[in-house]
Amino acid sequence: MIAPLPQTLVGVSIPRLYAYHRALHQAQAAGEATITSQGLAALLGHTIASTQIRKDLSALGPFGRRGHGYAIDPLVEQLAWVLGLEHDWKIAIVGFGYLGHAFATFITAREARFRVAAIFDRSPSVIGQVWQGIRVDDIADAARILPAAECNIGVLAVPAEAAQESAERLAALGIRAILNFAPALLHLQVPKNVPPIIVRNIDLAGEMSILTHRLTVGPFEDEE
Amino acid sequence: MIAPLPQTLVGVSIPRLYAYHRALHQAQAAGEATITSQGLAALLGHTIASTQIRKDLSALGPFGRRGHGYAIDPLVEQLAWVLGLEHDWKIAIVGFGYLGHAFATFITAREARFRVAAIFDRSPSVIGQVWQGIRVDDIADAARILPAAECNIGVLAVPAEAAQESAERLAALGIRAILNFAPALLHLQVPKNVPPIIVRNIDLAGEMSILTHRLTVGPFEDEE
DNA sequence: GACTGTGAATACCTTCACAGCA
DNA sequence: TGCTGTGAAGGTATTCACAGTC
Repeated sequence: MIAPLPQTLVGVSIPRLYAYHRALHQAQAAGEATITSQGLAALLGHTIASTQIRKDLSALGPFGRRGHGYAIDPLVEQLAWVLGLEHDWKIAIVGFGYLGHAFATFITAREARFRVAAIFDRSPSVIGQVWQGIRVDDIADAARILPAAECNIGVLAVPAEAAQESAERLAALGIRAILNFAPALLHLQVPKNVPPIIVRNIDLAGEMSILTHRLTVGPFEDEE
Repeated sequence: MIAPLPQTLVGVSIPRLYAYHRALHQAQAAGEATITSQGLAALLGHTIASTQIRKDLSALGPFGRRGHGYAIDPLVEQLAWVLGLEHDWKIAIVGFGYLGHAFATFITAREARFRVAAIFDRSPSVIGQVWQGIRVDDIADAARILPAAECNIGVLAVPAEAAQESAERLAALGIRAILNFAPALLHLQVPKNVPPIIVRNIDLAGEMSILTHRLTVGPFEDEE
């Protein structure tokens, strides 16, 4: 409720805020009422410097008290608001192979705020399947079905060659955010809407290549 | 074969190199023999500036010829070597729920260089299942089974609370690289081995939070 | 005294501008 | 002329150092 618009959040790393929220939520559950930037850094295994934490938190508003630390409750509330944890979100899954199926199961089990409201595929053997009461529809019928489902977020778990087309289709039908598992050449290209469509790419094969790169050339540097 | 050690690859983004490899591989298949940094940028949908490409490629060795461009074949070969695409890699999957199962299916189908050599879980209902000829073993038996499997890479698809313990177990048994799907507080902590253990974290819920953050606070800035 | 908040310094990565070469 | 290779400039994110406040 206390959400005095964080005027500018530029330069603040959202994954870090998400980590703060998780850690603070734990501390909250453990009965803590207040925490210092040092204490939070310790909770995070000192993977983030306390200075960094203070910079990030100060950008959210005046939650700290000098000499004391941060009151956890309002901070958790503010983080939840900033991260969009307070709303419920409807997801459209596009591509219901192993990956799409696993993602749908994973995310709905993990966070109640996410609900799958539509599932699409192009394969006749998959279309018509029912998952948790939701029928898998033909992607070709998306224009008819998707608007009624009122999805906010699209998840692309389709083969690489279908990704670009699927993204454009979703964009045209009003989806405003896309989580893409398909290896686009580098990033998925989406139409320059106003407001812009938000895309996050998760490239599993690419991540594996980072590992095999490091295993091959050897980790020369010190790095944590 | 032509692999004159790229002395220092610091500052070069591996995901970018991986994108170059994919794009060049396509160009190669299309019969192209040579390409300019401009041409490569175009293949990548101009998501990367040609200057950036030249900087990256020049770090790999003297592959360019001024006035002409880059010969594709040796470049692809060098990229493949740097990215570790030329070896085969054995993977141990830890946690064989939806996610672990989907990942195993996905990565082995997508790239032949990856082979699943061991699968572990802790749930009696999963242990004993067989996937593509591989038996799911009890994680408690890892010390007996894992060394014989000679895995290079461990994939953690376990619940959050089991991630840290599993990572340490893998590390102790000689795994040198870990792909972690569990939401650690921020990053998984692994023992400071020599050589260090390489960890990549994929936080699906975190990625979704980035989307919901942006959908909530609104995408103020211009950003690409 | 303890801890936050923040300008300054630093490090890092990307883009620019152009010298070097075929 | 055409394109690579690279020092310099610019921008952004992190760390430092310390002033400000309870």
